[in-house]
Amino acid sequence: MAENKNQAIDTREKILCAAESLFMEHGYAATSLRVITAKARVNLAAVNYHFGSKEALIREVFELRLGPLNAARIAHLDKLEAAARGRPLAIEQIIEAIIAPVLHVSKEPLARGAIFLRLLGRAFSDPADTLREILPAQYRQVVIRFKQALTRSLPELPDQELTWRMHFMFGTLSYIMAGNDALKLIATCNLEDGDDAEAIMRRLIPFLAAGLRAPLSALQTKRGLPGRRSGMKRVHESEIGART
Amino acid sequence: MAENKNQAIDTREKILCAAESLFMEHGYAATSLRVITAKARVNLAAVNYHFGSKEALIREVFELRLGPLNAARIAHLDKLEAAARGRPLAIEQIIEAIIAPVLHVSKEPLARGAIFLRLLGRAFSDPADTLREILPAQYRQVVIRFKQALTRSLPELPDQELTWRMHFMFGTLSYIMAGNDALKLIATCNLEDGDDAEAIMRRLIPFLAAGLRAPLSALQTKRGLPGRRSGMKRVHESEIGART
DNA sequence: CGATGATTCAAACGTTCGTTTGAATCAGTT
DNA sequence: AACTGATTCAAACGAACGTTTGAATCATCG
Repeated sequence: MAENKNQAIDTREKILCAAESLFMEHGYAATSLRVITAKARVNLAAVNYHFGSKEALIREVFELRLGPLNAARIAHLDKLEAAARGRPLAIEQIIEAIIAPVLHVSKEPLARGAIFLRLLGRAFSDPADTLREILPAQYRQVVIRFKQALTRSLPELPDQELTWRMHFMFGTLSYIMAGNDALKLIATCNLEDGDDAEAIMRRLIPFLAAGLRAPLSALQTKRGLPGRRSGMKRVHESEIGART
Repeated sequence: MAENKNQAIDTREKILCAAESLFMEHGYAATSLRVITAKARVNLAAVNYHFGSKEALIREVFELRLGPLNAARIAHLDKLEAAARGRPLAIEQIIEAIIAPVLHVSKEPLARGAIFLRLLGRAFSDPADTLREILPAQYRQVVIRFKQALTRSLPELPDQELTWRMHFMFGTLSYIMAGNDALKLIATCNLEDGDDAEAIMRRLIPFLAAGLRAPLSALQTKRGLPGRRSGMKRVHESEIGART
């Protein structure tokens, strides 16, 4: 029954590809089906025919690519832990299990992968309701799995502190993946040479590893609550909290 | 010449307030003037009358609030450096000069400040062209000024490396300010207690300071270029680069 | 009070949006 | 060649968009 799917699949692919780069460029809400289908060189009605709706299209874009990416992360971590035979992993190894699959994606032909990664990075700050359903579902397992690994490697770190530091880590990663042009402003100096995805990630790993390993400030070792100054020694004198 | 501006200013204020929280909630493109004016309880035409266009409205939202915020950051840093009388500042002090003004804003009445901060955090990943003009202009001086300070406190760090680490730092901060609900998924554990803006920032400072101070990997100490493995010792054995 | 200029308002403008429709086209089977 | 089901297409749908308009309303001052 109908092996003429060749064209249909082509059409689907063309739409997905065009949508990916346009969503990345202008965001979900600001990208119309008309420009998507124009860029893909297919009929306007093709999106609703093949995907059902604009929302289902963006959902498919993410699920098709994010699923394998996160699966690869977990697989990478599994392999590392099997090799370690029970010993805790180095922080750098754990971070690499998160980042290496990203680099793999970034090397897809025609910059398709790089485009998706920027889209993904931005998606974490996109307020579109659709995305706020998709992302947590796709990331839940990854977060649980990596938190286990980090807990074993940082046993002295309180659970809440680790949760926040993971939050910081994923935040940095998502922001860097978004490849924010707006903050190319930081490039007061020239960033000309080998600053491709791989070089950036190699810079990122020591940064994140050091952050995860950071000593607790005196405030955090004993009490969770801020406020009320005492004579306790602190890592640094802070203006923060002065107005409490 | 017309001192009946009382009502006009009220209307402007009401629009700005409504726009701020709606842009934060749904993004720029997905927020219509009709819902803004409905929430502000003013006439639809009031936006074009008082601001000229939707684009001018969002521009005003940012310039009115981001200008003072960044000015406070620079002023804070100036004060610290004056007190230090030529000695380099501690990394933590410099980070605090960035963060303390944010906390100040976060304490504005009726959560107005907190709403703006989330809007600001998201703006860095918003692809709207308007924002891509506004933000770099607003941040340029801050970046230059803080980079100077960090260079003095981290003299051994290559300029490019510092640029990237500042990028990471601003990325983390913007992501955390965006207060991403989507990544509340990370909260596998409960984050119930004192996790207000102040507590979060106090957790963030040691994380960022450690990241900025992180040792260079062996790869970065000598050569800027990635690729080709040599016998050099490295901070950690990496799967990244294995496919180079 | 009547004139003046700033502000509000309801209504409409033209455009663009996501989606639907029904006929035309295509590939594969009988 | 005729039929079938999948796919494409041009056209249109109603809804929502940002913006404009011109009259109504308001506060202020001569």
